[in-house]
Amino acid sequence: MGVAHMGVMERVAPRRKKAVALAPAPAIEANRLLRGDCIAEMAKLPDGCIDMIFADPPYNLQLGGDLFRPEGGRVDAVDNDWDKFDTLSSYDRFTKAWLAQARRILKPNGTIWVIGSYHNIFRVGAALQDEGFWILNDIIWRKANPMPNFKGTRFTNAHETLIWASQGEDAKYTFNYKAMKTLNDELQMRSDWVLPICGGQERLKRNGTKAHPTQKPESLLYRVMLSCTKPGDIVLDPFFGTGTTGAVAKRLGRQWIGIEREPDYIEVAEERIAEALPLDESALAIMQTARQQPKVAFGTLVETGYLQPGSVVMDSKRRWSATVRADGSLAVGSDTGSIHKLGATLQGAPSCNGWTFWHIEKAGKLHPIDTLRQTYLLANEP
Amino acid sequence: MGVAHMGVMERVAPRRKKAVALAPAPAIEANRLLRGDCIAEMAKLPDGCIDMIFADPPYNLQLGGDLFRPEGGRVDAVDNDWDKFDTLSSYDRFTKAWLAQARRILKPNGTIWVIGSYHNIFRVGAALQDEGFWILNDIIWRKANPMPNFKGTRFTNAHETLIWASQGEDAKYTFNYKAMKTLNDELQMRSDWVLPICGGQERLKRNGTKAHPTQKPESLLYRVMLSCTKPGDIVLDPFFGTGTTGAVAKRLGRQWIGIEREPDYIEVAEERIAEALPLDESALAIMQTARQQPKVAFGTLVETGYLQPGSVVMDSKRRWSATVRADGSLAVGSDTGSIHKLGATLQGAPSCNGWTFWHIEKAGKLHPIDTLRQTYLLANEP
DNA sequence: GGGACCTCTGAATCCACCG
DNA sequence: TCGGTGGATTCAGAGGTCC
Repeated sequence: MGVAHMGVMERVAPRRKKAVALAPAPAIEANRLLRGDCIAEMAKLPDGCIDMIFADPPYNLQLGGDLFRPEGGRVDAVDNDWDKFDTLSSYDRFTKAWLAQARRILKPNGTIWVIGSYHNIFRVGAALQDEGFWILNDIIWRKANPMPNFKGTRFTNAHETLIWASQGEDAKYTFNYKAMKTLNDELQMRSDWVLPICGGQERLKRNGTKAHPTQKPESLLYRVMLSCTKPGDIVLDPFFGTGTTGAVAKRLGRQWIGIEREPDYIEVAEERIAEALPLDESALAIMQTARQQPKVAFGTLVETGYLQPGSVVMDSKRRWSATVRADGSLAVGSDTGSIHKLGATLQGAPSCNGWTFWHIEKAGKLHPIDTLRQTYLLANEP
Repeated sequence: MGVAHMGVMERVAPRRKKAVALAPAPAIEANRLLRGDCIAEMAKLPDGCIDMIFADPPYNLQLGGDLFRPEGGRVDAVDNDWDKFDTLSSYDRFTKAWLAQARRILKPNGTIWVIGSYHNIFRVGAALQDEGFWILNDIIWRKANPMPNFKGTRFTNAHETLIWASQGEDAKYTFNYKAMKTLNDELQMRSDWVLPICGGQERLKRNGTKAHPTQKPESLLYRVMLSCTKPGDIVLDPFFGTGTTGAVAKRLGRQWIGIEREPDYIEVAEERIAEALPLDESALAIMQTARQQPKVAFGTLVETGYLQPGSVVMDSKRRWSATVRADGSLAVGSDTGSIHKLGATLQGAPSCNGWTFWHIEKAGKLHPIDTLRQTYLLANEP
């Protein structure tokens, strides 16, 4: 918020975009899967031959022992060897090494995407900047259906972060602005994307169990690829896994190169991509328009000052009055709870819609608290 | 997604939480504003005296030249001198220096929050980990009404990132789980928070223009503080600016210390905090988790006659019936044990909550024995 | 066939206290 | 410090079964 820190650095001079001098890109063979270590395989590719890189590196989750759900089931966690690093600095060395190769083979006007969680994304982002990449956006994948926090110890980890970066500040990267706006009901596409996790029919199985522990949804790759590539562009994925990037590239008319080391994943990926068909337009529309209706929690009205903690609310017949508390709970005597729960308790009912049950008094008249929610939505809708 | 990378490290052994040995926290004078450089001022504070730190460090925005709106009006962007750093590494040195002080003055079980954008948050996050902080969550503040991207060259930058971290993996930090759940309409609070930006009446002005370029909304600080502090805790903000942290702390009955160097901001902050009204104690109460409530042993219910020795309890599907014994243990055939142990044994589960597993029959209906405990608690409240 | 109900699962750094 | 034990803890979506 403030300026209470040490020495001010000298002012940076205003910059102008310069065109990057473009050598003709070398022709390479695309639409194929390279078997092996991603750093070694990238090293075999010529300079500046790739239009876009999508990378989903190991997250280095550092999980402890088993975790059990409240009903007793065990969480099937990521415990693969490929996600284990002994120290942060060994993870950093790995990151720096693959990013250096990625930068070399990416065209001057190409862009790179990397996805991660709080375990690794800060290290990856810093390494990207250190390598000279220029961050264009960080994108939040807000999961519609994340796994809950079973023990009630933290906030539900409900998102992952993607970083989108160009080779440098002056690069003339591709951004299909209009396509993104169209996909978003004629509003600018924002930096937060709500998409479901990969499950159901889309989740690839082998012998009845998931083929890969961290398969990404095609809808995510679809939006990434549509935003920053043109038909025919070459997309490289150095951590190919079960080939989501390749499948989406094929369906969108992009070329692809995947690098993968694990034979099991390779087998699944090859079958999958062979079966992928170009999408028709109706299918495209379905993948994209997951417009969310705005939900407002009662607590938000308290946080944002639409209703002060300490205010009094009552039912329409003034049989009960309750005090609003700081966390959005209500209190009547020693009874406390959310607007819905307390309303139900007082009436002896199994459930209660607190929005219509509780009222505030204004100029002697009672108004359901739902009117406050409407006011909030009017002022804060995008 | 895949495994195409270098050497696999050896498996890390499961960890257990260890209690942190607590020296008594030194008493310090709170509810005051320290004028000066944040690193120098933090250096004057004793070790382990702060419960929570909220930091909004300068963003290193690297804005090149002026940014213009399509219709010609100049955008009032962040272009103050203090926001310019000549290189990434000088920003890193600055970050490391203030984080080291922050870590020293924070109590062993205290937590720190840092907010930033993609320009600086990756460097800050990596520095936090390097200093030994343990990241608990990254939180996305999804702005309900962000500034659009006027040029249509990128995704609308519609969020900022906060990192919440403890002093280490084993720290016993405060997390008001139930209060957060209540605030979010009885669903676990997620890592993505939708809150409006600071504007309208809340936005502080001086001479008709913004008093501070990056004033944060009080609703954001409200949720932060409610989630991880207790009334009376000391909250420090090393980049105090116009004092949002102080105003919310005062309102929520927390103590505060602000550090700020810029006289203009200090003046605005002091006025603002003087005017802030503290909530009264009843409004400050929040929903407590079961863990925080007084415990009742099952044996107590037997001793006090809420349940007779010899009564029969069963699970919800009547698969097992057990007899209550005089010492509060249960018996099924030759199997005996506590309500929890026996429930786990019978199901072959690693653990079991006997309070919700076992039921008593009343008028043909089954009720979990937890309802007996609730009855007992109501009758025997202090 | 449809609705009610049950089961399973997803990149997870997931307990606290006492002896 | 370690080990044992009491007992607290979950959301959305997909898919199956049963009536």
